[in-house]
Formats: sequence, C-alpha cells, structure tokens
Amino acid sequence: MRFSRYFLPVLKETPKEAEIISHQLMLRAGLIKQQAAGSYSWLPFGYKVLMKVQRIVEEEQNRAGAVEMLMPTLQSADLWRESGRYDAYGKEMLRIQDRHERDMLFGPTNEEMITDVFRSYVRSYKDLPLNLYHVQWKFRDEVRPRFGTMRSREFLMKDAYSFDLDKDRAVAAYNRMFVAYLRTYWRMGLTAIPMRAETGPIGGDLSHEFIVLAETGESGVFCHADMLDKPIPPADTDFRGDLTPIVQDWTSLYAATEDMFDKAEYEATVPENKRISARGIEVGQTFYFGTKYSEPMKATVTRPDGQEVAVHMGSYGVGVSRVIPAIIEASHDDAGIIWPVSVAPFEAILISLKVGDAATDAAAEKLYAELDAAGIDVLYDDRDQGAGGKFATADLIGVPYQLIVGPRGLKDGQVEIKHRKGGERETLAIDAAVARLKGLIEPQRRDQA
RNA sequence: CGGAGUAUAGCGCAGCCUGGUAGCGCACCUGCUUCGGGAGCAGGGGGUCGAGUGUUCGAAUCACUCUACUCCGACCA
Repeated sequence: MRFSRYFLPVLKETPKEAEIISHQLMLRAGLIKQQAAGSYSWLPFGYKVLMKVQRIVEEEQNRAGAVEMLMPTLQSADLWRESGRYDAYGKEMLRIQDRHERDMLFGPTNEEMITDVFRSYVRSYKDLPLNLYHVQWKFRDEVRPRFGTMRSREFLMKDAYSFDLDKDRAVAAYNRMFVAYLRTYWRMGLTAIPMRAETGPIGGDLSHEFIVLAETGESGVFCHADMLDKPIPPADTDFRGDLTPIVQDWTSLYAATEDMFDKAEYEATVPENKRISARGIEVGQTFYFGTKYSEPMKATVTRPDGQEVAVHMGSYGVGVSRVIPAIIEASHDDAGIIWPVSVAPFEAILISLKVGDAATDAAAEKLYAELDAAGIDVLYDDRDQGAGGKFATADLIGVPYQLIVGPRGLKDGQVEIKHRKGGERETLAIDAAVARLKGLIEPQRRDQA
C-alpha cells in the first residue's frame, strides 16, 4: 500500500477526550473515530487490525472444533421472553420497535437465538457435541461508556455456544474453548490469564475471565506470579482428546477476580513473593451454565435410552474490539504503538527519505515491488515530506519494522532496518534487505505455531 | 443513576471576569528554498463562538433553558 493513496489520518496532538494511553494512540494513529458516546468508526488502519484479530480468533475456534455462522444483530423480543431475560436484562438492552410496533432488541448477546437455532434442527444425541459461533456486533447501552473501544456501547464480539448431552461432556467442551483461548491470546502477543470469575447475568457455576494485566484495567485481580509464564498448548494439540490435564495445570495456581477473591485461600496457597495483586483488562470469558436456557426454551435431544433431555450448554466470548486497546496498553512506548507482527496492520513500512530524488525513488520502488512479491504486507511511505515527520509517523503507528531508504545510505548501496520494538538498527546491503525482513517477520506471524 | 467539568476553524487552545472589528499554534492551499528525527520564507482560504430564549443600542462575553461530550463513583464482553 502506498501511503499517498491510503487513508491514514494521524494526529500530532492528543485529543482531549482521551484519558488512557490506548485510547489516545488509537485516535492519534488513525485507527478509530468517535461518532457518539461509546460508538466508533473503524478507519482503514484500525479495521485492518480488527480483521487480523478476528481472523486469529476464527482460526483457533475452528481448530478447536467450533463451527462458524452468523446471526442477526436485531432480535425478536419474544425469544427473550421465553428465557425470562427480556424483563431481567434491564436498561442495558437497547429496545426497539419496528413499524408494526413489534418489540425488537439490538442483541447484547445471543444465547436465546442460538438455542432457537439448535432446537429447530437437533433431535438426537448423535448430533452432539456441537459448538456454533459467530463474530457479530453487539450493543449494550452502558451507563458510562469510556476508554474508547475498551468499553464502547457497540462492540465486536466472538461468541461461541456449546451443546452437550451431560455435564461431563459439557465440561470437556468448556475445556476445548479454554485451551483455544490460551492459544488465541498468545497468538496476538497477549499474556492473558484465566481467572475464576463470577457468572453474572449469563448464569451458571463454572466460569473464567481471561485477563490481561494492565494499570488501566477495570478489574481488580489476584494471582500467582507463575501464571504469567506458563507454556501455551501447541498448534497440534489434540482437541478430540482429553484436555483435562492442560486445564488442570492452568487452574492449579491461584488466580481470581476480586469478585471471587478468597483472602484466606490466596494467602494459604500463594507464597508471599509470588503474590500478584493488580488490575487487568477482561478480554474474554467462558461459562458453563447447564440447562439454564435449554430447559425453558425446550432445546432437547433424545438419549440412547430413548429419554428426552435438555442439553447442557456453555458460552464463550472474546471481545474482539476490546482486544485491540488491550494489546496497545501492553505494547507501546512514548513514541507510539508497538504492534506484535501477528496483528500489525502492516508488517513493515518502507520509508523513502527523499521523494523526488531519482536514485532514492528508484531504490524505494524496487524494494516495494520486491517486498510485495515476498509476501510481506508493507506500507510504502512515498509522501513528499521531511524525514523527521516520516520517522515520527512510523513510530506512532507502530509498524514492527521500518525499512529506511535515503541518499546517504544509497551512496554505499546500503539501507537501514529499524526494529520498532527495542529500537535496534541494522545497516545492510540493499539486496539483502528483503530476505532479512522476511527472516525477521515470518517466524513472528504465529500462524503455523 | 449521583457528583464534577467542558463546548470558540479539521486538531490543540486564548479571548469571557470588566459586553463594542473573533485570535494564536498546528493542519490545509499557492510559490520558492529545503530534505536522516514532527523544515524555512512569502502569500492565502476557512467560524451561524454547541442550540434556544432573554437582558441590552450592541452578546463568544451577562441570565435562564436545553443538548452533546468528558472525568470521578456505583454497574458491566
């Protein structure tokens, strides 16, 4: 992509409405534009990140055996009356009437609708287990939206729903999502810790929140320090096998949100030098809630013995649009964002320092074509601007590698690679640059890992 | 939903107290010179001062009402 033909409005100054660093940087680096309280446009640069995050979520859901579909944003109130949540949900649910004065709502979540899909088709235990998911916009009319897309009213969420014959099998389904989540956040460069959590209005008795530690997080959390560097299950993990050992390992150390905090247990099981009491951002949550929806909504299957039983369900959410500020909170410096390669909007930025200079133009154009041919997603800063501004922009938008081409180096046939994270610089022969970048970038994509 | 604030050019702000020609920096446009860390010079364009009502000869400025947005708290992917 040529910068001159792209739409990337960067701001030199910090908009005054933004309080936390991720919100400031998302506005300054041209990812989002606020449209109303808790409502944002995703500009091209931000949308690219959003789609990369979504893609990782989808790949890991699919790997774990979940099946993707898509449900509408607007739902009929009747469905919610069946579960009893139409009255229970409160003002956070945006209620709408259509032209026939039928009660509708903008979905804050989809348990009712997926249960309706399930009960319309599934009759036999032989069709289980089943896990259906979608990535769709949700609306929750928050009393106080804040921090940009961290707590917006309209947000993109992946929500998966599992259906099983009994509790044991439902817990196995829960474990599959648990492991998928460990891999999902890791692939985005996040350290997300599963913590015992309250179930809230979703209901149920088994739940984990996946938390990224950050000063600006909205949840208070307590955990064992060793939770931070546990090994992530590999890509060839057998999701059809028994995942209990992995989940047991990950839940053996103390980790809980403040709602579930048990001081006595915490102090008894976590040595003093391993105690972490911090704030965190909730980037996902898993629930097992048994027959809470299947019973009232009559989502049943026939067992081998001929008896008809309500299915055991779980739901599993990832706040796709929230993950992005979480990544930025975890990875930035004074100059701007530092994207992990796996979610970076571009993998490299090619900076031409003297547009209009024949030798520089020729070298930059050639490198641009070669990078493209090498399969590297590159932003080519071909704008006729001072070098200082270009460096500042490149740092701000956080592209992982900067390939710098200017007359000074070209005299000796050399170009420079700057690593955004860490700031290391390498000077190398122009012919070696593309291969070097490829070598740096490919292992960090985490798409094969 | 309680408390506190803000609203003046695309962005950041001054002007308001003490009513009288709407201003600064950045950004934008034109030209020239520049070109390795947010360049320089010269010229130029852009505003129903959030909305409404009132007071006044005269309102960005004073009064009242409303709206939007932000922050703190209580609540939540």
